[in-house]
Amino acid sequence: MNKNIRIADVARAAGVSTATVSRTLSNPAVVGIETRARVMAAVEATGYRVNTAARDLRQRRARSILVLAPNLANTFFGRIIATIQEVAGSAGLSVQVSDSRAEAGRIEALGHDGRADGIILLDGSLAPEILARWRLPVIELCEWNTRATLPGLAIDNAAAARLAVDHLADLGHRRVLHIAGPEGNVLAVTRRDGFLTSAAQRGVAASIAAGDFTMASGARAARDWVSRPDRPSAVFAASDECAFGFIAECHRMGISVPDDVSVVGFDDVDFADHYIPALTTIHQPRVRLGRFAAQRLIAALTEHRPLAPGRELIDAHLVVRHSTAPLQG
Amino acid sequence: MNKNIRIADVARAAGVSTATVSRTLSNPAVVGIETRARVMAAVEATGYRVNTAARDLRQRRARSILVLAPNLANTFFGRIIATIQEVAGSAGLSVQVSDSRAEAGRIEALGHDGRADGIILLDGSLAPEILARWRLPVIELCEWNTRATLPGLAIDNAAAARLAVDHLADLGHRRVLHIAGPEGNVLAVTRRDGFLTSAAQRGVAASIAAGDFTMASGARAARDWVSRPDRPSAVFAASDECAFGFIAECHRMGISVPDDVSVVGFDDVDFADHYIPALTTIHQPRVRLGRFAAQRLIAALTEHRPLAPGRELIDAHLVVRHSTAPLQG
DNA sequence: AGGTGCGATGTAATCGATTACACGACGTCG
DNA sequence: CGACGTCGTGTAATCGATTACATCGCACCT
Repeated sequence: MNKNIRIADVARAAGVSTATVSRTLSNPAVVGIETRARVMAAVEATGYRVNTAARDLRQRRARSILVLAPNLANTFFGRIIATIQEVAGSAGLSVQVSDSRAEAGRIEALGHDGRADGIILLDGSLAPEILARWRLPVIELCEWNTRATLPGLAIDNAAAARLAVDHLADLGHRRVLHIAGPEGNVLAVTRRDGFLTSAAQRGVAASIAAGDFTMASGARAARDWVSRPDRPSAVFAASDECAFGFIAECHRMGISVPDDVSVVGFDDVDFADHYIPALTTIHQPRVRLGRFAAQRLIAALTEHRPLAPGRELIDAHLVVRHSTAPLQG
Repeated sequence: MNKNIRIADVARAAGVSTATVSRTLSNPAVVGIETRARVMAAVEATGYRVNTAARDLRQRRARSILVLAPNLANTFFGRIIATIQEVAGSAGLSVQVSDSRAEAGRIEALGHDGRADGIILLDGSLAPEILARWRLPVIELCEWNTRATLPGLAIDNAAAARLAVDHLADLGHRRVLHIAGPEGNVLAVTRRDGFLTSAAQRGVAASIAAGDFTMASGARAARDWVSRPDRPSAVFAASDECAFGFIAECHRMGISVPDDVSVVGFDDVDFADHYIPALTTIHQPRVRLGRFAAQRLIAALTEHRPLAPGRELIDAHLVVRHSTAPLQG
């Protein structure tokens, strides 16, 4: 506010030059042992803190990474962001967050204003032209635009869909409904296609209901489903929230899960284990995803080299709980 | 990366001085109309972007606010952070997030490193000495340390507890259990005290179970509760998650909510409406909380004046759903 | 003795935008 | 006609830390 202690003040207090103070703080090894002590004492006495704007300007970097997600309020991103923050924090980087939907008009600037050294992108729906114009390292996490070719990290969604289908088929279900995610969303498409392929291979009759990952869309799908003459006996929802919506609506309609219909979710959010019934779902290792992405980006930044290109898929697994059961007679 | 387009490059391209370029960008009104056009064209042609580090250094501000929460992965903070980001974004400020637990050792520096102009603090458990040393505007949101006296904003937790008690008493319940939040947490204490006071006034027999807001603690409380000889017929949980844990455990034990026991939660997280049964709970207006806090902080920053002191309480209300019912004969 | 090398420190340029101050041109008014 | 205000623009100081380069002293070697 009032007192702005500069490095020059510390230098004066310690009777050395500003260069020596700077070196003491950032590279103590090169400074004489007793000078070092004198400087540290002066730093202590003055209460000096580096001015990061000045340092950032001189060093041409921001010591900050940006996490860009389509909807910050979404439960799913919470833990990922928390993990990224943890990794970044211990590397001395700060984390800024932005909502790629709310900030749609400002997106382009985010990669150009120099406030961030790198970006972790959790939104696969951004225009590739914008991404291409960014001049900083970007890593796509969980989803990506198939037209772009940035480094990325995600789970193998097709394989995950297969796990769900196999589980339901093993339980004896012959007709399975998939409540899909929004058209155009890469995750939604990959899961749906994985579902259709696996269902065909297992000889399971597959049908698709429109959805958008939300509970509301799950509830809607339930109302449609219930009025079908040939109701599938099992449902694979593209997200846990969607599954919750479906189950809640079934409950309201007096239909029992898993007695009357089996339901598999996707994500394994924290609530899944405590829902009623506890939800059988695909577990996404969100901590690993967040950690890997952050580490990969930060390593590139600190080693001052570009991100290694290439997309990496990691395995998800199925967590069997109580929302699925063998097909009734 | 390679090309660093500086304001000087734009100036050269437009045949004016750097001062004129700067003025055109930040205060167009003072620049001649045709000069302005020439500069804008040059900006366009060169693809110039301001270097925020340089601007921040010169203007002694960061155009950024920091949101500090005890657990970024917590569902409850998601929407608040999203709202803050939205408000800040449209004011041209960026939002950085940090976890006050994971970053415990670095907290003090966050208020001193000049990366943020102000802080929104969602953690009431920080040492007041640290807060006192920060030299930037801080607003406490949702909870605060009673020993500190920073500007703050929260719902009236005691009044909210009264709403819950009144509701249960009106339904005929004479014995109510409160599953409290962690000792030492201001929210937990205020809610518990509010509960005890209201219960006494309504002539309701009150008892308290230990908890810590988590689903696990709710489940634990359910197991304790079930073995009591004089089971209370209603439960008021200090958080929705805790209520979910309680209900899920009841379900596992074959006890029905609300037939055998009524449950009221606290927060009204997104899932509350879709739980089975849909949860009767205290609605916290998270969007309003986030928006008000952000607006109050940002107004102070842009008008270049200190935050008005004082704590503000806003009303929460009760949302009656299906987890509560009249006491059975 | 003189040269070489190394370790410790200082001097000053640099990062890039903002802005106080100065200046010139032009119009208005007494 | 000269004083004065206004408008538009340029010059250069400034924000504060980092760091390339220069300097100095001392030890060690031939």
